[in-house]
Amino acid sequence: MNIENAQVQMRKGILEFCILHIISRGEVYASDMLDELTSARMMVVEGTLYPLLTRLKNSGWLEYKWVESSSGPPRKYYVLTEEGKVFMEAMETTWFDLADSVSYVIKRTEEIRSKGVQPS
Amino acid sequence: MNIENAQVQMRKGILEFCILHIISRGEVYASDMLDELTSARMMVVEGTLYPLLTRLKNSGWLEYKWVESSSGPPRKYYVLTEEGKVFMEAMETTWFDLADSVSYVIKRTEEIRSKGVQPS
DNA sequence: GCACAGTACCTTGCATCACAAAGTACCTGT
DNA sequence: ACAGGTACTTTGTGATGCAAGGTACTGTGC
Repeated sequence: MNIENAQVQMRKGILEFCILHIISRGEVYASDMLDELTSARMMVVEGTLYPLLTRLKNSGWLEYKWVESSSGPPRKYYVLTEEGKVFMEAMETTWFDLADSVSYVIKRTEEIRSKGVQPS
Repeated sequence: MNIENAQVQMRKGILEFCILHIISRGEVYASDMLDELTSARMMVVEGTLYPLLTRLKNSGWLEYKWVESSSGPPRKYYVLTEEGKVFMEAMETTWFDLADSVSYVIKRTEEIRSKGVQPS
């Protein structure tokens, strides 16, 4: 695994969680999601986002409506379904559990390095 | 994606980072890594760990030596190579960048929910 | 010396997601 | 009618965590 690939691998599962979070704020279309991800310093392009949105829709977590735009083609606005909200909460728990585990591992390494205690 | 699968997907890339971290503390064999992951509440079995160790070895981040055991078969003790240390630091940066991005997304959602401001 | 339990390590096909990049379609302005 | 901008679509690829059955070594008891 080189570092670019590590970045790709680390995003698996987490990108979906972020998308669900962004949509949970209220109805939103794809371009705004991309802007918000850019603000979060998580570069994503449409070719990644649209298949993800399709997958989430197919799983029942999202639904969308077409809205005419005043300046271009019509847009799909997405919202979470009730199941989607439940699923997002479950993913949030999963995310925090994982982040806690990683924090624990990092902290333990720092303790071991700073105290010179025997590695476990 | 159901939630079990989400957990699997979220571990992609991150499990490797944790393993590198654990090995960075000093020479260690597989069973101790599993124990440390269990302490971190990250359940992993040998069928997952050994292929990962092999991949890391093949990428040049790890090396190992066989050590006789006083109570069972010989054991492979792993250490990071110099390249492995560099790679682990790069992965740590990647992890923190990703965690920061996720924190940002979560925080923004909470702000929007608590203030009732217009979703982006 | 052999059988068995415990321990250590190995293997391989599968499921799944992020990705890339080329594609189609609609709307507006000229 | 056409070009540019915007929105959405598609599909094969690469890579990792996983499961679960496998092999091999050591110590113990008979």
